[in-house]
Amino acid sequence: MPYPISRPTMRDVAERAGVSPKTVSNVVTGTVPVSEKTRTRVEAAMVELDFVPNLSARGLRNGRTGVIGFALPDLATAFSASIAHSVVEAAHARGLVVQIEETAFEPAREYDLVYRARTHQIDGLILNPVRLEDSVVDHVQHLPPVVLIGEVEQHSTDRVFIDSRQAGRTAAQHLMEQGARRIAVLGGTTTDMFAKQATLGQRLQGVLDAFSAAQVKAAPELQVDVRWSIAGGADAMREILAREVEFDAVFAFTDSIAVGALHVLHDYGLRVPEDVLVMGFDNVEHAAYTWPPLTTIGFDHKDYVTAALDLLASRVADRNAPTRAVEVAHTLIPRRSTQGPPRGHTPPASP
Amino acid sequence: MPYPISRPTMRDVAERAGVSPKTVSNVVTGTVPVSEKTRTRVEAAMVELDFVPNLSARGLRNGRTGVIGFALPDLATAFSASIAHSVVEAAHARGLVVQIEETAFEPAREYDLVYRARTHQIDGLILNPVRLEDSVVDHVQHLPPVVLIGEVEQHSTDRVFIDSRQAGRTAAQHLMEQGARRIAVLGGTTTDMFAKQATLGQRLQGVLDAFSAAQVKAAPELQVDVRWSIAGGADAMREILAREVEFDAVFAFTDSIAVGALHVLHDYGLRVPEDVLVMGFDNVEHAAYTWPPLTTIGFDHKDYVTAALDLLASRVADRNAPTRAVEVAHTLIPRRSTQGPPRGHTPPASP
DNA sequence: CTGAAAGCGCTTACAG
DNA sequence: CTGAAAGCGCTTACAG
Repeated sequence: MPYPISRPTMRDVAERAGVSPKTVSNVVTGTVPVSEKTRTRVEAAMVELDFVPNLSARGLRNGRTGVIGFALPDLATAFSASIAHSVVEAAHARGLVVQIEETAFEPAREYDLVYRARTHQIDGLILNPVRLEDSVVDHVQHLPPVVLIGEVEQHSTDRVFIDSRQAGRTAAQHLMEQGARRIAVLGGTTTDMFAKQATLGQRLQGVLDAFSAAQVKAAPELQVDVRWSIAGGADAMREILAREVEFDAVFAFTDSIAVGALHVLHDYGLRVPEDVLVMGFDNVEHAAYTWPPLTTIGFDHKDYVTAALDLLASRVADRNAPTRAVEVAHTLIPRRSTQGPPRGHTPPASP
Repeated sequence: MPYPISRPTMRDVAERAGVSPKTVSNVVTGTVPVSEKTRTRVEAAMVELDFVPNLSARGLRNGRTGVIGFALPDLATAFSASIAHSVVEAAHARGLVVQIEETAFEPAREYDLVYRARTHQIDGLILNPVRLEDSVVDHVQHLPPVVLIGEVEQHSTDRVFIDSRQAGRTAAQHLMEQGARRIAVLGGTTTDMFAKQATLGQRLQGVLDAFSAAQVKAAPELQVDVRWSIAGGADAMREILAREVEFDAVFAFTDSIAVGALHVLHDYGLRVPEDVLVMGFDNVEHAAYTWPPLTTIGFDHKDYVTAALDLLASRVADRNAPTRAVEVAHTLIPRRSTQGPPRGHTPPASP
């Protein structure tokens, strides 16, 4: 059967059922009670005509589309994929669908997205922002309902976060308790810490907190910038090795980064955890299946996302309610990759 | 600045610029030329009022929303995430946005999606179908423009596929060339091969083809059903080990399954590739970073997705054009995990 | 190149 | 519980 050029409308259904369009609408939306007899007739007519409501028309009339947007830097990383999965599932459970956009770490694309939100194609937006300082949130006049995900220090918008600073501190403490003293940090350098990425900055700050508390000196030569992916983690690990510095542990700011680091350490002949401890962050499925299994900081992705959807729903319902920030608990998940004490890696003497 | 209850419309812009709404529309859509002077006045008015077009209204009028749907079983697996990433990027490049839905391997959810497509919220749908036999595609009267992704034997719908049977054959041949004779197949059993999942069935058929060609006897005790995830791969590998059968290679039908299998083999004390060869399928980023690096069947995810979007665009433009099926090339990517010959695993003698 | 009218398909007051 | 009217914001013929 060919796809029809024009689909039946409520008016067609109404004619066939011998009622007014309003009555069909009542049956479809279910907001106003309809007599059993009429409802049956209308439903029969809908089936016969294969009627499907036009949501553009409904959206135009209601100002709601039932679609929310989810914007994140890169859908392909394990953590992003896990969160996106949770968003889609949680939205589905609420009768919402999700439009996904990638910002590719470019503020301009983030801006586009917010702009699109304002075109009424979506009711609201969950935004995993690119950067702290120039987030679109501060630069758009009429913001649609937005919930931020991540450690953005931003008080004009609802947000969900984990305490990344505390988590960074917990991670570094754990590594030191296992005997590490020279921790390579794959996640960013001190200098650009606040300028670039809020999450990175906070995790690094937590690490430095732990160093201070343990009276361990921070070692800038063990900090390195990193792309947020497996390949990025591998590159960063190679960079550390190329510096020919001593280290006995690696703290990667995401599990994907840790996977890349693990690979390079194996390749280099360093054993984990006998020589070097390694830990990640996020507790993606994969972390339990690396070799050795990866210690990480975990938090409930479903809770995280549920909190975001709750905030968004509230914001859509009431634009003037006070802004809220919801913290989701995190916890250390110790696995074999940090079973110390590590022997440590001493670079070969320079020629 | 508070979010305004009602946003400015073209009419407001027209009034402010002293022109008709039609002229504003001409400026916005750019289809009809507008004099430089008028255009400037209109654009100024748009900026002053912070005008944003209402896409629901445009969609109602045009019958096009600029949104496409992408439906897949589970967004969180590495392969799905990679494909979804490519879909979003390729769509973005064409000025389209993507609504993502998960079918959770449930035909009912697949049906919902197609139904939603018909509500005109999306212009078309790229569908990675759950099953062969009861795909929604055969059960819906008025199908919206749909492109299938995957090895569905289905000729009434446009589709993009790789030759999974040939790929399965190539994989098994490669393992045998490396010296393997007893290949554990993590992907499905012969019995349900055609009943359940087209892709699985074809890959398995390819493996059987290779066995025949090499005059190697197929071993049903080495075939196992598997959930399409890392944990599923681990479970399947444990299942094979629990059967206490000999094997010298593992062919996992996705890289994620292979990652789970690798983990369990390590855990069991079997060395890859010295004792057992392992290979996967899909060539996700991760495959190059397992230990040892994972041999796999690769194909260009971007090409794959681009082909799907091209087909969808053609279908949206012409509902009556003949159906097309586009094959995307695949290739064996040999890495260390299959560097044979393998010693093989012989289970301990029963007590 | 610009304008006045009509309508896409739905739902919200307003009557009955 | 049901109906007739109006309008959400845009764009497509149709005139000028």
